Amino acid sequence: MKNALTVGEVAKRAGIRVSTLHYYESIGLISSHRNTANHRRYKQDVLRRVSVIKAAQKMGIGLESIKEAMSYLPLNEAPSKSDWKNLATYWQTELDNSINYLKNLRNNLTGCIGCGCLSMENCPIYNENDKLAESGTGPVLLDKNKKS
Amino acid sequence: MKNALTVGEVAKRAGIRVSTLHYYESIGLISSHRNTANHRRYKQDVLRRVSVIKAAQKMGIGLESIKEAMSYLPLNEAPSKSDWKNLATYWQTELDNSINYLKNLRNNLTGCIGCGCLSMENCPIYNENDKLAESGTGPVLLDKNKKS
DNA sequence: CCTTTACCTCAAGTATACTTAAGGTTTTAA
DNA sequence: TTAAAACCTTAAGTATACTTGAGGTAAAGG
Repeated sequence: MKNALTVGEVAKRAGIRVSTLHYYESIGLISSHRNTANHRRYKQDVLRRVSVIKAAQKMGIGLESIKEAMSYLPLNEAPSKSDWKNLATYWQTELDNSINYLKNLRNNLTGCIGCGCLSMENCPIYNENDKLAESGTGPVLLDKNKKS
Repeated sequence: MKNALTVGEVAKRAGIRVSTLHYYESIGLISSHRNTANHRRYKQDVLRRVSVIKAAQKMGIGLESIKEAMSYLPLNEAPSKSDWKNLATYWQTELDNSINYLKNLRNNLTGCIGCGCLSMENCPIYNENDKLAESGTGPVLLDKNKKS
């Protein structure tokens, strides 16, 4: 238990807000213990957990799914190297799928949006039951609330 | 104005709900005119507009950004083939960026999550100011509220 | 010692993208 | 003609991922 981290330290080092740590704890994504003053104390591995959460979010994985995936990690002791590796491998597959989905979308985008086809049957992007969706990962989000 | 579509027809053919069409109209993403009974009537090109909105959403583009991009299309007359093509080309660039971002993430994921590095400085996914983010598109979302 | 900073809890607020509900009119089909 | 189906409006509700505010305790520095 040496070098336990305070909530402020974790927030600063992980680049997130204290309130986010509270929130993650409230939904069971991370854990902490308390000192005599009822202040949260974190073990070092919380930093890695938060990083992994952030990386997964960048892949578009929701907190619920992240929680599920991370439930295979030990919640109260530091996960081993291979625990993390399994997680990475699991998500890598999802990433591959997503990349392929986006590639298909890209390859069809110009042809499809710009084409003359007005028929719902022929145009792959014309409705939600399109072929891409069937072969892909489902809706793929790239972010953007960017004003650009 | 022949073959004007009702809101129900558009919803069915585009694979979305009537309420979604109301909503899109309320935020200025699509437009309609009214018949004598105050019912909405749509021109054929609304189908294409909706399809494009859906495709853009699959790329993760938010409605605000979609609206901005589509603001260069004529709102009350059918856009020309080249109008659509410009839009496609514009988003294709974003797609390329996103794909590259995901590829980087994938290539670093296993090495990074599974690695022994615990230093915030060396690990590219360790905090939000990572290198990928700088070269990429920002947070990239792939969906998922999937229960898997 | 005292003030500033950090921490605590719990409730409510924010943004996005819609959906649902309530209460009412119009169209369509039997 | 009459009942079901479709349409209308406005307001409120849903889900996700957090943030902000209110009201109060604890710890650290000068």
